[in-house]
Amino acid sequence: MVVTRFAPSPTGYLHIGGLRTALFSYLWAKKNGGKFVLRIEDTDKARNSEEATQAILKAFAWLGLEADGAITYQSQRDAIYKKYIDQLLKEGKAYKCYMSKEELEALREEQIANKQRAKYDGRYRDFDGTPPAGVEPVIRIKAPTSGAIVVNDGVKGEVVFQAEDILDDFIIARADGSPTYNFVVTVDDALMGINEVIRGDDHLSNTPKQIVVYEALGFDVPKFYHVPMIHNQQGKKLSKRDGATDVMEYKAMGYLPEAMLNFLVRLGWSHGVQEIFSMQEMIELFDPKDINKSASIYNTEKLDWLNAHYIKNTPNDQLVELLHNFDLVLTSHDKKEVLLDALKERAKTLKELSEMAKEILNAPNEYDPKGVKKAFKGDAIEILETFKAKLQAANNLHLPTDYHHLIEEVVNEKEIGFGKIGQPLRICLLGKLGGPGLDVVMAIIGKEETRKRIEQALKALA
RNA sequence: GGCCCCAUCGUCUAGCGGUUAGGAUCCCAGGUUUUCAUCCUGGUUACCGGAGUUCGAGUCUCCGUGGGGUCACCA
Repeated sequence: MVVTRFAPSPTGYLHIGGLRTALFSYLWAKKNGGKFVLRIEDTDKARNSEEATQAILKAFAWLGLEADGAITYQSQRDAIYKKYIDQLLKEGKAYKCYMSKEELEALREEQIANKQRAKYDGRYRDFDGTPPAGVEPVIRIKAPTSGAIVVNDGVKGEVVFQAEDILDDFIIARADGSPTYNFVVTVDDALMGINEVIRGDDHLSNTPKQIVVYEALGFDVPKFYHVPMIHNQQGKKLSKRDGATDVMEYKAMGYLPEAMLNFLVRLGWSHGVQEIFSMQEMIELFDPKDINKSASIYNTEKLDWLNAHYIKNTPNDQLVELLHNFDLVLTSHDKKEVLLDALKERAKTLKELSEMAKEILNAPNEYDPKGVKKAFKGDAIEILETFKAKLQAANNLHLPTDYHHLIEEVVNEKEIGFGKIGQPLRICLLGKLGGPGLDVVMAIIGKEETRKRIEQALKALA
């Protein structure tokens, strides 16, 4: 069974890049009928917070991603890590190093001065004398000093590291006894049964160290997939400074989770020429072998397009619900269907949709000067008066077609084009040019409101 | 700097030795529309450079250049 994981450290919100690797992991597990598990890497007490964990869970919930089984918290697993450290110590695969931080620093500086790689020199590797007083030892693992470590990566292919280039006896437990990252990641992944690791390729250079731990502990090495980074416009790793990188910001801006997921799945992954993927299709079609090898630049143009697409395809009753978050309550509005049908075609976000709806629902409190100048030429006012008279005389105005007939009558009688009446009427009703069909607008606001807006505009512009 | 990864339109990408190098987005033009948007049609734009292998290279090899990642008693 395929078991994948997402293992964030809760230092803040769920990041776009994190979400993408989480999504890939989720899809791959689901496709294989496996499990996708969540592990919170909260060992750095200074930087982690419970709120951050909740924020991540909230984002997952919004997107409909759900982890299988209980969430693992590293902070609760000290005893487990200690057990495996003791085991390595006992087996002679790890040892206590009494070198002080100062000594280590001095060694490092000397090596750098000699243009050598900064590297622990292994001085306590085979030490069996009397330890120096007053130094709490760290635990170091015995890493190979020669030979190659090969990572058989599902995205990058075979990546070979020379042990002498990159390895030294790295620390697996600090002086205070707490285990370090590469050690706990390995122990947890192994114990949790993770056999396919999909993560950012910034972890690729950690992988040999983790392999050293896997082998020392006698665990199976999982299959790794190192997914290329998402870069900002400057081509650097995406960070908080690059605008919206918090997934939940997109919810606030009026993006749909389907659009977000579809957008992210296509960043670094593709399936032929297909652009639109439902969750079901993603699960069916996703395969990490189709992940691109090169980094991509974060650019949300396509997200807007996708979002517009998904808004168009969202049923109106669902839109009504979603729009509650954008200060628009249409629940009991009798023309909500007409309104939403007209607006969902032209909104890129829910926020935009809400704003456009309000522009129709509320009478304009100003008139776009450029629009006025363009529309109020010739006998515009006379035409509007004629229309108003017809409006007042008419009965049974309900549907857009009812209003359309009304406009038609004026057009026919006066022998003018639709634009002659449409443009000035638009100014009256909406305060500007552009927007949905006028028949639709009038059907939404009704006869009385239409009349009022025409009068109001005539008074203001005459 | 050492090590590692990467390199096709502005952006996301297809391509897996033989294609007029395809799609999407963006942008532009035309059509539809009383207007705007949607929608439809069309258009501009790309194989980082150099050697080699081959009858033939975007595709394979090497070198260069460029970009990125990583080098902690952080995760």
